[in-house]
Formats: sequence, structure tokens, C-alpha cells
Amino acid sequence: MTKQVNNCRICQEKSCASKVLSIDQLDELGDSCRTMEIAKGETVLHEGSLTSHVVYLKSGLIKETMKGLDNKEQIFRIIKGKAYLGMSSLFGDTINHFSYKALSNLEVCHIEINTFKKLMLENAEFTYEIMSSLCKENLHNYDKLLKQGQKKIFGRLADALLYFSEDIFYDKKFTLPLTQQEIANFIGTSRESTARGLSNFKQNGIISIENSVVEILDINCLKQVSRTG
Amino acid sequence: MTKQVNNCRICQEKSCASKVLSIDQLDELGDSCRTMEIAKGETVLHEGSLTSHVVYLKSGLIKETMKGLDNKEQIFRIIKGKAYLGMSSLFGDTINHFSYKALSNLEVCHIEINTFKKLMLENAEFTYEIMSSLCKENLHNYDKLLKQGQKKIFGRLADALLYFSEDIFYDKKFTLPLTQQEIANFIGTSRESTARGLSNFKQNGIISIENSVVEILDINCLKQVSRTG
DNA sequence: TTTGTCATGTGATATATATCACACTATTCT
DNA sequence: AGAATAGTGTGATATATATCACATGACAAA
Repeated sequence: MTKQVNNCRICQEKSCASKVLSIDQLDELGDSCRTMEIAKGETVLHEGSLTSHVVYLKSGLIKETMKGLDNKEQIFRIIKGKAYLGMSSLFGDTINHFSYKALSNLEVCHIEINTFKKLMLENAEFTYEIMSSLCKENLHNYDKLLKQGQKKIFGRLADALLYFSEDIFYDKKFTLPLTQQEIANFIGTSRESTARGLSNFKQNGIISIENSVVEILDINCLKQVSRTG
Repeated sequence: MTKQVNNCRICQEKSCASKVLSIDQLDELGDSCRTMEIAKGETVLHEGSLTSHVVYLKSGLIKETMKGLDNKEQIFRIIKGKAYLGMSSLFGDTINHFSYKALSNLEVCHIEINTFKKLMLENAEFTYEIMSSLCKENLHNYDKLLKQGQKKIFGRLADALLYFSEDIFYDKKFTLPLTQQEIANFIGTSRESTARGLSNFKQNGIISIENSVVEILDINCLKQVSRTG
């Protein structure tokens, strides 16, 4: 875990929001911002901790989780580079409601919360961008709530595969970012049902799967399964 | 449905956000704002319609819904007075993702979207308040997603009753705002299972229920059921 | 290589819940 | 008041899915 001072002016992984900041504001951001590398498997933010700073994910893959009954892990989202973490907790409460765990090696920035809030009060456009991404996150959750409640397992599993392919990797072929147990925790089912579902899709020629590399062979059929529930 | 020009200065049902506006800004808001009454059963905003204005609920009760598979209605929240409707759709997309239907007679304000956005760019504190409420809404959805996935029906039904009592009516005795079919659509189950659950709670002395008036008799037990799942 | 640990595949069984069916009760309408 | 409609209560059955059990496969450490 190495730290270094940040020059946000020349950052290649700027967020949509920080693109609307002035040079001076970017420097201000840089002064209260530290970049660090985090290894796969480590936890970036712990559920229940106080919200002391804003965390920005420059690059890498993270799972957003929460503990439920009997400490069962619920996975809400996969988050990829160029995203702020835990904004809902930050502005809606004083403690972090989620844990963020590294699914790959990461580059993250820690930003002092006061600087961040100051920028928000100074630059309405900046705030507007943050808000817009919060709204998209919110809509995504509503959508998931709908699917979770109304679809059966094969439909939800199809949704998860489409999510990986279309929202995360932009490719019909990808390495599963989660284990089968984690996919189960993501779509709200058991590990065994996930395994059976994947086997079924494979047998029907909808996907190929070799170790953890998946390729979607018949996307129309997969979408059909997603629709049918 | 009667309309009238609005004087936001003297409005008794101001939102938390509009309390931070200046006198001039309140007048500006009032100029582009129309108050109207809406009868129980009517729809305030239709899913799929373009986001053309902001709707503010001054008083009354609303259900926030979305259509799922086979047009099955999913109910996400009950919304009571002093709340903006559909903000996530407004800032996260160009169409309304939800319908809002009146569960009682309502008083609502329609606000021109451009005025609203102008106020947001002018007054960062105003924006901050809006954002804060969006974050709380978001956290609520995460919470619901967790419960939905991990709890069984009796647990979810207990949650719904606690939600009505503690978040909506602030009373252990209340008239159910939804029919049993709607409660089922709210907690993701069937009408029959909802009926059985309520009967069960009644038999065990956890609640009393007369027509649609519920009283929570043993709140600890109800919370226990909620926890156990 | 061997050993251990973790992840996966798949059958058999148990269980929660949906669905079907129908009687009964409120509420609204004329 | 009577009829029509919407909402509710509850048994019997079907079904999806969890759970248990165990075998097999992948991968890391010694």
C-alpha cells in the first residue's frame, strides 16, 4: 500500500464531476487527496465505520456489500473505475452502510470530506454531476428491486450475466468477477442453484464456460430467459 | 382538480430544501409553481412519461409503483407530505421510471423544471438538501433490497407493518394504507400469503385487526419476527 | 509431488410459498 | 334496500428452490 501526493490537473482517471472543476479547484482537490494502491482481496471501506473521507476508485473492480441475517453477505453492485464510493452513506447518514472489497488490484484516492463538501458548495455544476450519478445508482437499485422480487432464479442469473457483459466488461466473453457463491449472494439464491443454472445455460448452448471464463453464445436466448423470469 | 397561483413565502408545507431559499428565490419558485388538489385514486405521474416538471407533494399519501413482468404492479414506497416526487428519474434519466398514485386526497405543486434547476445552480445549500434526501431514499432502497432477498414472508410482512407504524403514521394504531393485494405487491408475495400472515399475527396476539384498522399489540414480538426472518 | 484448501457439479430430500378453488364479508352503486 | 363489485379468509395441491450430502476439480503452499 503506497501513498503519494496527487496532481489532479493531469489525472487521467478524472471523474465526470471533477471535469467541471476549475484549475484552482482541481489543485485544491489535489492538496487534500492521496492516491494509494490496494491489493486484490483487501477491504477499502468497512460497513459500520464513520464516514471520514470520500473514496474515489481510479481503476480496478470492487464489490459493494452489506451484511444481512446471520452475517450473510449481500452483494449489491460491481463497481469499476472512475466512481466515488459510498456517497449515499456520506450524505444520507454519518456511518458507512456498505463494505467495499477489492476484486482486483486497485488505485484509489482518499479525499478529505471537508474539501469535498467545500467544492460542492462552491461549484454547483460539480454537485449536479455527483447528484446525477447518485440518481442513476438509485434507478439501478429500483430496477434490481423489481427484478429480485418478480423473477425466478434462471431469470435473475441471466440478468447477472448480462450485467457483467453489458455494464462491466463490454464484451460477450469475460472472466467471472465473482465466485459462484458470490453470484448467489448477488442474485439472492443458493450456491447450488447458481451452479445448476450455469450448467443448464451451458447445456442449452446459451453460454460456454471454461473454468471461470464465460462467453455468451446466444444473447437473444439469454435475454429471453431474462424476460420470461 | 383546482389550480391556483402559489405564494411560497407563506407556504406552511415547505420542503426542508426550500427553507434555505432566499425571499427572492422563494418568489421565483412561486411564480413557476401551481398548486392543485388531486382526488384519491388518481395518478399524479405516469411511468414512461417525459420528465417535464418537478412535482412536490404538500399533503396526502401516495404509492410509488412500477410495472414488472406481466404488468404486475410493484410498490416501492409510501410517500407522505413534504416530499418531491421522482427526483431520481428527473436527474438520472429523461423519462419517469415510476407512477405515483394517490392513496388519499392530495395537495401537490407542479414546478417548472428549468426554474428548479436554476435554483439548484444558484443555491448550493438547496441542492445539498435535495441530495441528502435522495441519499436517504437510496439507503432505504438498499435496505429493502437486503430484506427482500434474505427474509421470508412473515419477516417481510412484519417489516411492512413496522414501516407503516414507525415511518408513516407514527402510531401503533393505524388504518392500513394498502389493500392486502397491494401489501403483497409491496413485500413481493401473493395476496393469500399476506392474508395468512396477518391471520397468524392476529392469532398470536401480535396485532389486532378490525376491518383495515391495525393495532400493534406486541411490538417486541413483531420486531423479533422481523429479525428472525 | 504431495497435501490441503477452496471452488464446483449434481443427486435426493425437505420446505416455503405460489396457485387454485371457493366461501364469506365489506363497500359501493342504483 | 338490493344488487353488484371489490376485498378477504382458508383448505388442498403443485412447484420452485433451499438444504444436505458427497464427489470431483482447481490451485496454492510446503
